[in-house]
Amino acid sequence: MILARLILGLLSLSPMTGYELKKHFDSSINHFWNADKAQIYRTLTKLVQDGHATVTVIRQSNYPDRQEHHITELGREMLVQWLQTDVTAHIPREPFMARLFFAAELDRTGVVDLVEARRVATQDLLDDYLSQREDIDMRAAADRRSFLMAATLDNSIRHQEAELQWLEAVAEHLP
Amino acid sequence: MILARLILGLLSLSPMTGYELKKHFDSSINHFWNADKAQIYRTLTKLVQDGHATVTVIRQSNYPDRQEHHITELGREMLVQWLQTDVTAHIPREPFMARLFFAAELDRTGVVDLVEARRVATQDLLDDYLSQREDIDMRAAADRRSFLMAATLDNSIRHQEAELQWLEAVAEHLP
DNA sequence: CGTGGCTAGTCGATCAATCAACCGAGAAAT
DNA sequence: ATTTCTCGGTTGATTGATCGACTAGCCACG
Repeated sequence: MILARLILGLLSLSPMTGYELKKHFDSSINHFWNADKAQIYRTLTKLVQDGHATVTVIRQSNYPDRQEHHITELGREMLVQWLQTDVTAHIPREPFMARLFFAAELDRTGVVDLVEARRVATQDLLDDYLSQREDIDMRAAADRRSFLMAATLDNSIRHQEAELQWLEAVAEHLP
Repeated sequence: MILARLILGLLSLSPMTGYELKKHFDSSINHFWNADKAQIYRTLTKLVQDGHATVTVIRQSNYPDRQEHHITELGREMLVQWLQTDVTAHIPREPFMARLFFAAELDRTGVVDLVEARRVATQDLLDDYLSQREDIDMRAAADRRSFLMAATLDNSIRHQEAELQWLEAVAEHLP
């Protein structure tokens, strides 16, 4: 459901092939959503079936045909409608917390290792996000669209920072 | 997969029925994982099939029979093994970020409303976590198991706090 | 001359999650 | 007297996500 909306959102910016959508997911969307290739193509099929998008096949000389997907008026309406529906609380699932919750089955060193491994993984993610952030800055602040896109990245950054601080506190006070 | 592990973790603390497992999920686990009733029962069936748990039926006078599930030695081994496997980065999916990313399709007021609704939802969650936190405190810090369980709750609290701060920043700088 | 990467997509299988309905009994509340 | 709550569990259907394999031509590198 949400994948369909994200795809509609991207198509609202510009017509695209499934392949290009996948690239966007892997670059700009990756900090809050990821999508499987197969799932993108299947969702595109459904969007076309539902009249939210149309396909235009474009021949290319040196590359395979492009199945360019365009958002329709109906699709645009659905997109705006979704944006306006109620915000419902959503508890993300955190596999690491699942582990830590039961980590007392390990000895102290085991727990320390777990926390340290998480710290490294978190720092890597944060570094990645920070370098993405550098590529946008400044010119972004002006128009609302760019501001919001940057803001979602800032959200991920703040969460990773909070995670790091929490990890330090855990490492420090672990009995 | 992770659900199976969480269930094993709970069973390692004490034998339980599916019904009781569901209650634990709804109370202590709810801040980082939630589980559907049907899924819990199906996973229990699989745990028994795989030899990670056993069932004992206990007759009761005024209540239905209890299908008490006990963790086996193999189950305990699987649990510890899982705790020791590599920590892999995991990007949680955030439906709200999905919306905000494309919220420029709305007018400014629309975006402000969206952010405000999120703020209310976040504050509610935070209040819930904080009241859960009050019920544990103090005596917890001592042994490692209680410490870790409290720590996962602290993690959720820190993330909600970070979310609130970010929301304030967004509301303040939104062009 | 071969290998690997980029473009662009398709198909099948499997699993996990979610929703909704249904069963039945006792106990407490109105 | 009747509804609602708690206990305890089951089934079916559907959707979404995930993984892997397969097709196929072009380009650049060594």
